[in-house]
Amino acid sequence: MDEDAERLDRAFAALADRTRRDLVARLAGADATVGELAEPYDMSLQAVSKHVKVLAEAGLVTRSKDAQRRPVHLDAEVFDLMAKWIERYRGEVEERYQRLDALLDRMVDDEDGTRAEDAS
Amino acid sequence: MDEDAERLDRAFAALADRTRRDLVARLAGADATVGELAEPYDMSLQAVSKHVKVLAEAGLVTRSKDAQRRPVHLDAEVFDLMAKWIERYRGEVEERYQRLDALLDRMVDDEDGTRAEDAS
DNA sequence: CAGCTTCTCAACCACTCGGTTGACGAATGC
DNA sequence: GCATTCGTCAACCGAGTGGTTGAGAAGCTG
Repeated sequence: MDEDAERLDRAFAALADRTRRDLVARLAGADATVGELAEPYDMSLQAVSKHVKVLAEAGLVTRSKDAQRRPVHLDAEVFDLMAKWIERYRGEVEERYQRLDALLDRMVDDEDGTRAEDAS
Repeated sequence: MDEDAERLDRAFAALADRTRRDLVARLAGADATVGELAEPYDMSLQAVSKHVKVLAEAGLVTRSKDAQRRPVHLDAEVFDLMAKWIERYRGEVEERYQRLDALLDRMVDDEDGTRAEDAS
């Protein structure tokens, strides 16, 4: 469970960068080489290579064999982990809202509609 | 759409830190003050205050009025944004897997079961 | 008012990050 | 073998981050 924390550290950090999110978006359509990925950006090839490395270390992406051409391939597993983490707390918060709404409804019922003045 | 990118930048960056994810997890259960939040950590109050500030600037959390006691409250909206982003690409990747599987199935059918050697 | 509590701001430090440039490594084509 | 192409590694730089300490602001309470 603690290694999940490390994976989440790396995954969230990896996606905190716009260029890397864009790489992910493009890789969702098709695998690509580093050179292909780098082409549209106003940035050195080395910089893109580093971004891909970050994505790979975060487990968001896998690469083919050590070779000249090594296409980058998107991997869904860590996305699952992140999605579950987010969904969990999103769900809890929404539950709390609903409980709060219910509570407020009950309060309004009890008070029968008085004190509608101090809502900021 | 571009400001969404900034919101995602901040939101993913905010959740890339374990302490802040823990704060979110605790706030999902109940609102709390900075002091309450800081108590379990081996860290100064100021450090926790900074973490809360990061969460607030990411829109993950809202705070009550400028005052002495200002409880911190989890906000679900940006979670939605992140969840949607992740789900989108996760979904595309899974689709591609399925298409790839289908393609491989067809190839196997065509070749009638030869060449099962070079799977790495 | 004084005093206490709660929290934030400011300055500082070590470290990380995103980018650069330059040099190198490994497969392909001749 | 040699040149070319694709990619990574290494060193560096400016900006940002996560932590610290010290001081101060804002609200309660006596």
